[in-house]
Amino acid sequence: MERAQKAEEILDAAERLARRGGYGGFSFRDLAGAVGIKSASVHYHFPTKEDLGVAMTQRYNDRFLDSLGDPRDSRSPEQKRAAFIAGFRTALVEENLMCLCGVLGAESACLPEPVADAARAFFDRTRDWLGAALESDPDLVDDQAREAAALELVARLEGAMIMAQCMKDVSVFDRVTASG
Amino acid sequence: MERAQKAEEILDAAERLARRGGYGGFSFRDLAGAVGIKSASVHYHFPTKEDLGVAMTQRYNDRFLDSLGDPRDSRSPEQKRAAFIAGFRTALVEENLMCLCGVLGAESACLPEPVADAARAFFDRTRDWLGAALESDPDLVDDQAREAAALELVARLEGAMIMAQCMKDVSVFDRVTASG
DNA sequence: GTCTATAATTTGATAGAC
DNA sequence: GTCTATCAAATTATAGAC
Repeated sequence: MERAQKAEEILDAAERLARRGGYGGFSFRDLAGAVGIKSASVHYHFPTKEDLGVAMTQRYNDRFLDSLGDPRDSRSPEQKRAAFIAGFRTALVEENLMCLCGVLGAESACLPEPVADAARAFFDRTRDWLGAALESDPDLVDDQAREAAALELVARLEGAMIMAQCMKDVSVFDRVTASG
Repeated sequence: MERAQKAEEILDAAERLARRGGYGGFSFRDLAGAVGIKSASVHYHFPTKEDLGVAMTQRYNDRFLDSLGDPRDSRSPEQKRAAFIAGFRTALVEENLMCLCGVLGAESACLPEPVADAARAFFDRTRDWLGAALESDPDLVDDQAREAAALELVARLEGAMIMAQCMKDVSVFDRVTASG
């Protein structure tokens, strides 16, 4: 199911804006201006904002998970954990971009249900990825302990991003994640 | 400088809505309806939305910090840490309310500067409170280690709230914070 | 303090021509 | 696919009466 390239450009613009200002942080006119068309034309690609929000979030989730690689490959659990953290850190320091689903999650009570569902899927999937990645960690042989560690790491990273951006101090992210 | 009671009611309504949907999650009409006046009258109490946002956030910060008590009183560091965690948990499970500054922090890049500054002050103040509260922790005698532990706990709690709300599963908060 | 009335702008969305 | 034109609704905000 490949999407037209114009649709991808629209999602690029939407994601960039949403990762700073949330679901209400972008308008059809914003997106139209960013890709050089009129706002009415954006509706051709995505009939409603809800459609666009779902597509944007699912694409973000797929891309992020894909970038992590196979959680059961030959890397050590420390390497996988570091790769996971780096995925967030790079976006933060190089583009000043938050985790899309962290931002959406914060306002999920007021999002259209399908968009909130897509954001929830991000956390389900990242928890599962980390859970699998940590299977080879000798300190986390217990299933429940391993899932708790996975949840804890995701929560810590999401909070660290928010605080670092809000406090305008990237070192906050590093200090929070220093413990691994 | 005590505020008129009507102004307090307006801030109550704004805070409740903002803690679910962020700064864009409430309008002057919403607030007017909640307190039984017209939207134009809200401007009498708070000339602009930015004024209202700043007042709302500062009041939230003061109340939250106040509820924590003296960080250097006779309680044990474990008790203080537990009180800190409970402050977040109670709001989450009993009212389904997020931390106001967690939500604002997530969208801080798109907030009016004075509002973003007020949100930042929350993190400065909570970090300082926790830093002082943990002074009596024998495992955290080093200043830098203690501040790192404080930052880490705040980040973990903010992330835990967001994930718990988004995943519609309060137990996520408890599992993330179980490690103390 | 609160109201009515209204302004100026923005928003998501649709109809129909090309 | 993109455009023009337009809509209905919502938003923040102001002026002035009571």
